[in-house]
Amino acid sequence: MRDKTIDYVLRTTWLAVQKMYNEEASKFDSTMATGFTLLSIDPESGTPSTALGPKMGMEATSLSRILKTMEESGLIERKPNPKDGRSVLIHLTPFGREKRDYSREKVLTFNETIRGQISEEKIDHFYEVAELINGLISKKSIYNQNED
Amino acid sequence: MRDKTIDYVLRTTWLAVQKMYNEEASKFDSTMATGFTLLSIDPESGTPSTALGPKMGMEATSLSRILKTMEESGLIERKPNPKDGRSVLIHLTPFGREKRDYSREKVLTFNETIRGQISEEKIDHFYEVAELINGLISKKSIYNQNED
DNA sequence: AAATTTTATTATGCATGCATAATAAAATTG
DNA sequence: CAATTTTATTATGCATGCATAATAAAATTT
Repeated sequence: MRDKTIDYVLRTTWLAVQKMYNEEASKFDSTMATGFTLLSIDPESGTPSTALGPKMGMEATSLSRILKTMEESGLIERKPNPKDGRSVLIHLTPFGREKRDYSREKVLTFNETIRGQISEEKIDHFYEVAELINGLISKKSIYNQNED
Repeated sequence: MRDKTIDYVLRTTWLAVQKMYNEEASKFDSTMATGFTLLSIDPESGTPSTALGPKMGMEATSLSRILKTMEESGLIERKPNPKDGRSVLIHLTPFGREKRDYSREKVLTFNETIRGQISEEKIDHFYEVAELINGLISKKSIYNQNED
């Protein structure tokens, strides 16, 4: 793997994780994105969809379709937001609350397993590299002259 | 970002890179996957499609559709493989060769920029974490009893 | 307050991933 | 060598990402 580029490693590693999460979720007729969304909704008071995208690192337009599917399968309800007529409040149904617990366990297990098998320092460096990449991209300082 | 899970960081970082590559490619009516594929084809003698998937970390079924699109847009040709009637040899067209040069430069610049701004040790640790994740997933040792 | 701009959401189309099924050619087995 | 299995490719459907456009409600400007 050391002979592969950084982008290759990022891509294939993420795809492996995604595939694993989707395989786990499919045992319960669910998907990875559905699980992530369930985890981002406040199970008590519901969550304005405005908050959901940023929390999940997902654009509103991508989230919208996932929420539609989730509403159709009875995991969530969309209710009007009394504070903003454009916005929507997302609430878990009892069914959604059950699935949420399952998703939480899978995500915790995955992340704890990794952290349990490698030093904290290496995890820190992993985060540092990721931060560097995100920083370079958001500043558009790779292919463009700095123009901000 | 340090308060985010490892899977979150992997996902959002990869999506940022993918988006950046697609934005660059779209300036030339191309896509990231097309660029990656161009880079994996031997510009001299062509490449059997059997070799392409593993090299790119992509399944044959995903590659097939990309090759179809690339053939339609005149970047590659599919020729019969004299050594194996099932297999196909992928050749770059002159047009494909041009685009290949452009892709190579983008990928090199990206990877060199990152390596130029962080210590080799941290990059090594990034690879180690990625290897750990891939290893755990391929051994199915996260959610399953070890059965191999 | 009316006009303009911004924001939140949805719909839709395309790109790219996986799963599955179909097909044809090779490889293996009997 | 005929029958079976494996391998390479393609087609298709669904999931999830982005881009873009449409719409409605706020927020801002004038």
